[in-house]
Amino acid sequence: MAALAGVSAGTASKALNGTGSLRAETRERVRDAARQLGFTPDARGRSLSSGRSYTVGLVTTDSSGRFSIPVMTGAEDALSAGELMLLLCDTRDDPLRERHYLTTLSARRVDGLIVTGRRTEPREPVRSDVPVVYAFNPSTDPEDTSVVVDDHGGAVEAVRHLLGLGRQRIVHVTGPARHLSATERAAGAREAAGAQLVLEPLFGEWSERWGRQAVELALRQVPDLDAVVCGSDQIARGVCDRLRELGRHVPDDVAVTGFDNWAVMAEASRPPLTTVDLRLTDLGRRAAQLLIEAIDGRRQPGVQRLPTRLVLRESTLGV
Amino acid sequence: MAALAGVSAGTASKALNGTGSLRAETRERVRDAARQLGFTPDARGRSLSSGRSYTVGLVTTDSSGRFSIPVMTGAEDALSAGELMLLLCDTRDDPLRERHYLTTLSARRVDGLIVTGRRTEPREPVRSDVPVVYAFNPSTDPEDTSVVVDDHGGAVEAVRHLLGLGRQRIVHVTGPARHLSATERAAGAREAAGAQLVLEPLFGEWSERWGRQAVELALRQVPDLDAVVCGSDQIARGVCDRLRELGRHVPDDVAVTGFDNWAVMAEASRPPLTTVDLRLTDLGRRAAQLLIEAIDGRRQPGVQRLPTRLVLRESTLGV
DNA sequence: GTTCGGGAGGAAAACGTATTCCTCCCGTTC
DNA sequence: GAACGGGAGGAATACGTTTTCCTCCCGAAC
Repeated sequence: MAALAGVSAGTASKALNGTGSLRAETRERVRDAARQLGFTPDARGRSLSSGRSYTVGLVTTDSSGRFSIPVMTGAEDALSAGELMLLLCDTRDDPLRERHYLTTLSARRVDGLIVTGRRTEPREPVRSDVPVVYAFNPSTDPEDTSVVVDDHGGAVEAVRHLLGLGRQRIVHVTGPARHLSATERAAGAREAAGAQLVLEPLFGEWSERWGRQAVELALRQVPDLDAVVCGSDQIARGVCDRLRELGRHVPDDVAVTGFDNWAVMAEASRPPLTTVDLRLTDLGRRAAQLLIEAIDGRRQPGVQRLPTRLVLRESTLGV
Repeated sequence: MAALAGVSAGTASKALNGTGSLRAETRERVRDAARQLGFTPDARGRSLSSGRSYTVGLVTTDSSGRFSIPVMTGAEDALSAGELMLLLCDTRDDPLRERHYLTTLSARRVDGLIVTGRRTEPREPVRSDVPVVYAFNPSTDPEDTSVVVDDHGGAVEAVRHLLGLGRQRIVHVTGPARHLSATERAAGAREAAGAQLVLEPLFGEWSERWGRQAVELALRQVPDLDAVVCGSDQIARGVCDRLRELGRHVPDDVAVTGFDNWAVMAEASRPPLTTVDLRLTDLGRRAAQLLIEAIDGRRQPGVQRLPTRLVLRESTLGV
């Protein structure tokens, strides 16, 4: 490349980067040659010389998970703005695969790591000599940088909305008690509803079927309940379906809220669901920003809890 | 690193790679030093020297799309077996962003590219001086390597299944006629059903709502229809719901098939859907294999059509 | 004792960039 | 006319591998 412009490699570098002191004419000549050859400076050489790879590893336990994906795209979005690229690593929740990926990423001298998963339970930190940000599932070490969803706050938000609508006999239906996200949402609901929560939270599974079953359970004990706060959109959808089948109108008789704002569920539900948006894309974006700052030497340890956002639809508002 | 073992860089390389001729004792000494230092050879140097980066770019128009994701994870899976890693690029369907990503990937000297999207319409080829494989959406240039889903064959498979069950009055409900996947599925259904297709295919949208509407439309013209072949699981789910609401039993009165085998839809439907699995993960895996072969100099031009697989569930089989 | 062979490991070049330092030349000034 | 200053661009080095070629040394053989 440098040869074509009749110039040394060092000079070519200066010309293309606008550094050093060169005549304008030389600079142009080099640029012309580069354009003509379709020359793009080799990032590997640059990386070797600069010490930075402008690459970060994305380690996920499940890259096809519903939660990991928005996080990934958010991260990709924020990183691409900074000319960084993402190396994708799907560990499939296998510690061996994870170890293997970590050494591979280290061999590639990534500038940092984003670690994410499909559950909100804190995870054991990864050993890494570059900055790490945990997204969605925090690290067990509070000195690490983590950014997570505010499950508790989201449930509070949903319940307050229902209370604001005058609902007084509220039931909470959610996923398995062994899932942290379920217990945190339940705690938030209980705290915000107080005496208005007329039944202990119903733990089950994250399915429409459970939503349908739970409605029957709940109505048996509280025939005049007027609101159901659900731990997921799928559950809420099941709840709506069964309520309709039993002749109760949503939202006039019973208001229903979902959780996750999973478009395909929340919008296809009859009626469409008022639900708690987890803002996962923002979460991924935030994780990437924190990582960039950490790479630049401005680390921010601790767990950041991203506020949720309540999306209002007909399941609480009428038509 | 080499210094610690009291050995030259070249010798260290030979020791760690098991090449050259070294005494066993020396080899061990170097390996010990490496282990002790936690030393991992720098992939950038290796890449510069070998001419290969062991990296491929994944260019997708929509990394959060329901179709792109399984393709991505399949590709990641197949590539990681070959020690290759994926650089993620989400163009958001913006040609400018795509161009930018292509030059960035070229600067990183990726060994190849996988191009994917969220629609099956052929797309304009990308300019690249490394091998490219198109997954899901083929290139318009038949000389390129593409691997796509067999929408036509999938519909044939679904219809044959229904014919095998003795159904004789079949209706096809699918997405917008401007979507190639809709027209190809419709063509397959028409071809396989012949005179058993008692109504022109109903084109609409990919939604449950359209499924519900279409059932009413169809029943008005063919009150005794006994099977509905749907262009998507969402449509099929809507179809099932409305049939039930109208008092028709699925599958005893009307058998219903979906398309896509989108687990969350197909399994949550009442009843669960017999549906055409597109095998997108296999498609991604296949794309990666073709790319690896192309990188190794064994290019296979042309469009490969991956066969679909019919998944049987209660919407055609009874309980 | 000399030569040959072969094994062990170092030296050097190559991959491509960025940066520092050096040289050379030209113009200006005294 | 000589000296100084500064601008332009080349040379060298560093980043970290891999690979080829060389050298050196030791043992064996004649």
